[in-house]
Amino acid sequence: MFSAVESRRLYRQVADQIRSMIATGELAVGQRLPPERELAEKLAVSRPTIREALIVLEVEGLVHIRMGSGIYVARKHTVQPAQPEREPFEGPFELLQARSIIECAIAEEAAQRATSSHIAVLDENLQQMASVVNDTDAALEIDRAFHTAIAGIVGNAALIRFTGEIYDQRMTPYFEKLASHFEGPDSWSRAMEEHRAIRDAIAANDPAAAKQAMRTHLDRSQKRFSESFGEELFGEDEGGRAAARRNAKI
Amino acid sequence: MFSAVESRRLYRQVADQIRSMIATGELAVGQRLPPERELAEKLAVSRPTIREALIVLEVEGLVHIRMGSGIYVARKHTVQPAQPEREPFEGPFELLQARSIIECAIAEEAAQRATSSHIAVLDENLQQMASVVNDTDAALEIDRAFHTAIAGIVGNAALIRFTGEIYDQRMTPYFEKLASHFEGPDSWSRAMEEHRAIRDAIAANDPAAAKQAMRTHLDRSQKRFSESFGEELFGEDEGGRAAARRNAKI
DNA sequence: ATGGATGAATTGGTCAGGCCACTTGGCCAA
DNA sequence: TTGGCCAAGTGGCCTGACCAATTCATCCAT
Repeated sequence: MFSAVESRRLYRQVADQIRSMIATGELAVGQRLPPERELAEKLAVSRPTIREALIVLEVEGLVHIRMGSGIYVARKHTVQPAQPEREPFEGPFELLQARSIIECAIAEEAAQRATSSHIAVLDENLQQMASVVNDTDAALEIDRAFHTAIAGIVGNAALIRFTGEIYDQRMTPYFEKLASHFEGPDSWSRAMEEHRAIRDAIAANDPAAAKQAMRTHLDRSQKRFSESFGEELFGEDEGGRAAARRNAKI
Repeated sequence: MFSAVESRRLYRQVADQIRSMIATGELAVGQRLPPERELAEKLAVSRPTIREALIVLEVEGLVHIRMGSGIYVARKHTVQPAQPEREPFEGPFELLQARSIIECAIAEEAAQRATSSHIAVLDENLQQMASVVNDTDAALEIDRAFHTAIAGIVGNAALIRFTGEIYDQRMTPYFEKLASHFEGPDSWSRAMEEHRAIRDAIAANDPAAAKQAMRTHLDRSQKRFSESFGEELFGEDEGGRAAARRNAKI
């Protein structure tokens, strides 16, 4: 019937096997793997198959292949399953708290460096936002642009990238559904006013005020978020729980 | 000599070539690529090389390989052109500046929340560092752990993850080579002393001092890096570095 | 002895050719 | 028309070999 399992290709199986060895720590970071020929013999497959599997792992960043030298387990600290109870899930509150800490610092820094051309970018963004408060999709884009634009004032590409990446992480399919319940013309208008306050503080080259305005903005975002459905769906503070566990661990 | 970069492997070049054909639309979405044997003939390489290149593209999600049928351009790449010239390669100085802004804010926050158990974690880390100043690989691990531990004091999983991810981004093969020239027992000892100053400020629940200590630490890291940076190897041609970049990207 | 050059062993990179399993589409028979 | 069947096309995998880069122990000159 539904044999269901598409017969996985051999090199995929080999890649999975090596991957799990790395995940469990059986192969330590920096350690050299056995030569391709030896791996082929041990796993009873041909060398081309081993090579294909290793190329998969290299593209994934798990191993580092050095010609003539060997294959080494790369430093990759994505998700360490060291935690018995898995909690790879960060709630919206936790993300907003992280954004608050990081983006406040960025706003503070931006206020010290902003020039008139930077402010012009923010003003244009505010205008755009005013025209799309009824279109949540468009508003999200512009909201994102506002936050990355502030990072852009600092003039550091890495910072811009981080800001964008953090922002994008709220967009899990899960939260997207939830967010659609509270994002509307009203909430976007209020967000825009908070954006304006941030813009003004940065334009005034007032770091402390910029930091405070950004904090207010993100705090209120969280409040808007939690008021709408946080209570009905999560009875408790999700972020706090995960946080407590983390503290004990690290 | 310092070839600086691994000479690009053939299957990588083939993958790049096909990738660019997809990017430019020369190969339309959904279109079937020529058979492996034909590609091998046209590109004047062997079929295993073609296969390896195609596996790279498959892992990247650009093509979809269907056994017995053919190789098809995946739909996914439609979202890709949003960032056509993605070369998010940021230099070590840019990354360190970003870390400075972000981690200073985290240290500030951590100083407000640290308890004795948090400090115990930092102390243990310092002890570990003292015992491995001669082992750069181990020292890197512990250095990383110190910075994520500070994020851990805040009790926010997202923050811990970001801190780790930013840290890991210096570990491209390119920087690794450069860093190996300046990381030694001496530099690790000095880093450890700076860590201790951060620990003390956090233990004293002094946010301003913690922020300052973290900034000093990262500034000096940058200084250590840049000093040996200039002396050692900077004579590489730009083309080679760009190639290394592209390689390291994945 | 010390330090640099050298060559053999190791290891990844590539090639050639072949066989097998799966997919596909058309042919043929019911 | 419908159903199964078959053969060509295609990817999956293997064997065996040679090339190129790296590594390391050895040897020679200082």
